[in-house]
Amino acid sequence: MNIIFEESPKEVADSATGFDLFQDRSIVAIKVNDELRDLSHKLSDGDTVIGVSIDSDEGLSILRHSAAHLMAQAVQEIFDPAKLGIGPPIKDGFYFDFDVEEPFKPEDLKKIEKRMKELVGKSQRFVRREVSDEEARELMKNEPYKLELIGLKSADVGEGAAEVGAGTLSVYENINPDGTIAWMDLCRGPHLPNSRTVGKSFSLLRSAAAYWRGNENNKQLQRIYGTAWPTQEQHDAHLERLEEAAKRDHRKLGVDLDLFSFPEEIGSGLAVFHPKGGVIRRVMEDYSRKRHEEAGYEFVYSPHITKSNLFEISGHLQWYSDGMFPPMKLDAEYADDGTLKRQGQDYYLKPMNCPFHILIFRSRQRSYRELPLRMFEFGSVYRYEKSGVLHGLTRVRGMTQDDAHLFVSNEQLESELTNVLDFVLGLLRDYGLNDFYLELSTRDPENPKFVGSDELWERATSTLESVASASGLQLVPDPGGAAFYGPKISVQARDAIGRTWQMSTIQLDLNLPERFDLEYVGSDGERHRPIMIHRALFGSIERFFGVLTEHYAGHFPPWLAPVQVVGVPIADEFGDYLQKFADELRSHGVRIEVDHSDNRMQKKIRDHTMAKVPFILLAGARDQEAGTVSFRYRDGSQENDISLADARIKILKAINDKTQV
RNA sequence: GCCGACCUGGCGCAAUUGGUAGCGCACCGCUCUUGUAAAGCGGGGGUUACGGGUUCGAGUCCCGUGGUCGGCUCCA
Repeated sequence: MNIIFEESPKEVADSATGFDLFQDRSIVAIKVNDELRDLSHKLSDGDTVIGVSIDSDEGLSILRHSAAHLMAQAVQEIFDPAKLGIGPPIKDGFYFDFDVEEPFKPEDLKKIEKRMKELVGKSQRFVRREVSDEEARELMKNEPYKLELIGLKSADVGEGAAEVGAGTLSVYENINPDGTIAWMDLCRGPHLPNSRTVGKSFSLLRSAAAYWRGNENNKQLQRIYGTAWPTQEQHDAHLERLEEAAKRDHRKLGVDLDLFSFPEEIGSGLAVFHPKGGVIRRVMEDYSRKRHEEAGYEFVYSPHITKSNLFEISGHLQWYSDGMFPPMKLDAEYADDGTLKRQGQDYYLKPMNCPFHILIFRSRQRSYRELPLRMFEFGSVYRYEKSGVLHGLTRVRGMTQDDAHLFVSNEQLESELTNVLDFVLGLLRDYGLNDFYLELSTRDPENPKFVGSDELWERATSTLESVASASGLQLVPDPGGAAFYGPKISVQARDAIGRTWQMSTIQLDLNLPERFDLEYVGSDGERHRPIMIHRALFGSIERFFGVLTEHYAGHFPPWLAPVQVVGVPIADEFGDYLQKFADELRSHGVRIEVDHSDNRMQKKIRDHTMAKVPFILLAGARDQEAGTVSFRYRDGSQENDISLADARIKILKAINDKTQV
């Protein structure tokens, strides 16, 4: 018969499979007419076939999926009974969920990993068998979770849809060289041909509970996460990346560099910034203020608490009361007989700033001449985040948003959105983030939670989309991800080690202008409803602080660094020389110190390098005579014999230009 | 919120089968200082997260509370 093989016609035997096409062992599966298949898949006349290399994204997923199977086999051999949940490949690895009597312990993972490596050596073939629903039920009769999936087929199994596909069901059997079946699982496939192909470049990382089918009303299963790679080098490199990420962890750097802490006495998710962190934060905020002022924003201020009525009007109490701190009940008075003498008031900590800004807008009649009206505030908000989700500075209960609300007319919407996006990206770049993509969150037309008319959503969404496309950045759709009150664009930034963080959001609000009955008078003398844009740039200062800390691994560029320069005299007697220079720089606003301690010079260099000070300036006799200093940087490099005048320029320029050193 | 693990001086770690807390760094003092990542000596500092319980005796065992970590769910 004839097939199209790697884009060229080829004649093959009638019974040919993928195995007949490839000698190359790195080809681990095939794509037949654009569908992934096992190498053992029997080809048909006219098929278009290409090989899937283990290095490709699809090949890696297959490797990881097979590794997950191997793990499940090992777990079921060691732990009886262990019922199978789902076991898909994920980024860099895989997981598998099990219903076991006891949660896994770290030693258990070692045992399982050891058994997996033995299974690799057993050279079991992974063989696909298509089965009817009845057969599948019979084969999986002891696997209650699998039986549930058989009933569901591909309907919403979530990311674990690897078990069941759209068509017929299939099982994969792990078959020993002697032909006996060692293990089997309900699975859509495809898989590697053989356990040997999985290799030994994998490891199990951690175990944790996970709700069955991702629903918190369901039972929690025990999930084991692992990572798997084609080669040991790639595997080791991945573990090194994890270590690198751990070194950058802002929670660790926050302690090491004395930036902030979360005193237990205050409460979970409530941070205090220490003087060194305070400098960074103040500089971040000052620069943001300056840029907002230049961009035509007006600064407003609002209190941290409010009577409940405001959040009733805004709808926050209706939609988000679970996420709000409970109310303070004030002012109620009771008579001796217990009857109410005076009606009390509930006051709430604010979870959002928008209702306050709206009240400012509504405080008087507004004219079209005032639009676009841009209100900006570093507004502190409090959200009752569930205890399990708190995470350093990136998920807290008290935070300060760099929040702005823009009130615009219909005609101004597109141009203002374009301005905002430009503004946001420009500012993020100034803080050192350069690699962005956009996400467009739209509504799910089936879901009734979204308020507002179809036309309004339609227009808002298409406006956001055209603005996003015009930016030239990659645009990723996020269907159903919109807030109930409007669609949004979010800016995702990649940091220095390639992780992505959701930064800014630009969100249209079709709800609040209605609820607060906002109006302005147009040039036609008629009343019109403004459109409202919510916009946070950092998201929250705390979170952005955390992200920048990790992005820079604590090596803040000079303009942000808490201490920008430290002078280290070669010996005591040169302290005055450096101090004089330091005093001069300080008068230019440079955060500079001279280390007059009685440590030896080498020790001082070590201390300030570890404190990640951008510039260390050394001076000894030679320098004092010549009027020079020498620079030492955080990476250990040095520049000697720099004249004081040049040194001054160099330092001031790095600070003013916001460059990294 | 759920599941699991963890909590020892500021930080990182020790403490045999339960026998009444040690080390390094940091800090303080003294001595010493000459060219690019740790000078020497001495000193102070912990009711072992908190509250109960078991025991002759608890950092070690049990229960509760708080907090942290890893996930899940959530994230206006």
